[in-house]
Amino acid sequence: MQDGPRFRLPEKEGFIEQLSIDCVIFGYRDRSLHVLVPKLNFRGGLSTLPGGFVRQDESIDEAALNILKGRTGIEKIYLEQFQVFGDLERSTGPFMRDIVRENAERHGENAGEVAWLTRRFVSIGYYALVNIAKVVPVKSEIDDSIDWHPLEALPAMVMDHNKIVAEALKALRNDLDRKLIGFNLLPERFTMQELRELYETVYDRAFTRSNFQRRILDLGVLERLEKKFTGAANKAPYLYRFILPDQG
Amino acid sequence: MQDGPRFRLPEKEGFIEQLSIDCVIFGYRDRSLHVLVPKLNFRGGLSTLPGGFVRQDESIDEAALNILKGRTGIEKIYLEQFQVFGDLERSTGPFMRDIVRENAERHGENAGEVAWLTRRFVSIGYYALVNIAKVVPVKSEIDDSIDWHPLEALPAMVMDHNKIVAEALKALRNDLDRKLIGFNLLPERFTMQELRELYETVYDRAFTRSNFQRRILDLGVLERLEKKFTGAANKAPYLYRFILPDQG
DNA sequence: GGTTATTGTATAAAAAAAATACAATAGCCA
DNA sequence: TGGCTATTGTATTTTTTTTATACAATAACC
Repeated sequence: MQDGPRFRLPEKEGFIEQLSIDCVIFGYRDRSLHVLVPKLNFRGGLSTLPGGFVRQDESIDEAALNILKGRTGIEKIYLEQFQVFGDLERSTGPFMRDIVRENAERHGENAGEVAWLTRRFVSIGYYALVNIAKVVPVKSEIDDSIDWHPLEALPAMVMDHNKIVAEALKALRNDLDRKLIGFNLLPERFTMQELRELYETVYDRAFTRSNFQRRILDLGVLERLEKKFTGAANKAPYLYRFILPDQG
Repeated sequence: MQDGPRFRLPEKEGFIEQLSIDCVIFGYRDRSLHVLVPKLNFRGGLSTLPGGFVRQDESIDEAALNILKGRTGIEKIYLEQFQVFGDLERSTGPFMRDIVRENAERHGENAGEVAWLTRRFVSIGYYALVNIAKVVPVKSEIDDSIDWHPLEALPAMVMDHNKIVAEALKALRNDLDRKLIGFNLLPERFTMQELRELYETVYDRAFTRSNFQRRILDLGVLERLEKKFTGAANKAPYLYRFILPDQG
């Protein structure tokens, strides 16, 4: 039998019981989408979405940001709430029961205090889209590792986490230009080609270059800046940036 | 000082704590939208959305249906989950505290058992659209009355319930033809004019008759039945019904 | 059987989207 | 320096979709 978890489970004081948050962090680089998946330090590793619990003194949006920061090191990004997962069977499997039992063996003193984790949980899903090159995930003390996995080759995750990712992707595609999710993602100044490649990756289809440019510019949310030096033997592309809406 | 509540508050055993569900039931009749609002039996009446709590042995979708049935008598309809409301301040006002205090004065014996209700709650919003003529709301024992209120003239409700209605309306408009929310609403067999009047009411705008008919028929979800006898001195309209998707 | 109001559908006009064409240009190289 | 090439930005053409308008069908009345 392998080691039990080397981390301490949280005690219930200060948290809302039976309510959790799971974050689907889509990472973009080189025309492909990845999902950030920590591996719990437990029995050689269990893949889970970065999730956690809601403190009594924070809103659910704040909780999502705090959970994300604590579990991945990522902060100051826009997270979008997309769906609640509340089936009965979703969290009644052996997953948390085993963790709690082995945690109790190792850290006997707080055994009774962590039994709350074996109960049924309702989980609120949040997603974000970030630039892999701009973000450095840092594993938390409860995880062994944290890695980007290609969307098409995700590991089997605990409970219904693979389903949560599938629903998050639907929501992302639904929201991409309506909610300007790209804000998190691109460098402050980017070319039209970089933006188009992002769209093509998220929707997994091609967009005609000329029409894409017109459609995006017609949204009226981009400001044209100076030209970008590429060194290539051809016309230099302009840089653009998002015009942030007035804070009125 | 008026009477305290004449009902017994639920004790926490069997429920998920700090998690609630609120239902926005849109009612349609005579080209206008209403919202079903029960009035709590408390201090002469407090308007609230029909809401309640999630039992340990039911999914959140089942909970929404059970809450709706218990609070309004309405059953067997399609409820759509649309958003979670989890701001810190949303449920920290005097609303529940007052109810619990006066409940304790009246029914002293279970006073300690209902303190859970004064805590901060996170609430999952569900909405539905029903035909006022086909549904008979029945007030529950915790309410004094239950009434349809025109969408444009809703009473001030407790906590953030007016905001929840506003968000539900956005979701309804977003989903109406994508999710065929009309299923709950229309009689089994209906005319194209009845369907169009519904759309015009929900979106609060006119649709050109001929174009509406083509657009809806092109969706491929309606089956044409026999003509309807109207008695009017003009061409009789066909009846249509929704083709239910295969249950495979 | 003519009249009237309304329905179902066809056609025309307008708008939007997609495909294509073409001019501008940054650096290379003769 | 001036042609060459690859890529960008935009204009134009083509197609599709949406909207507006026209018109034939018809149920009950007189």
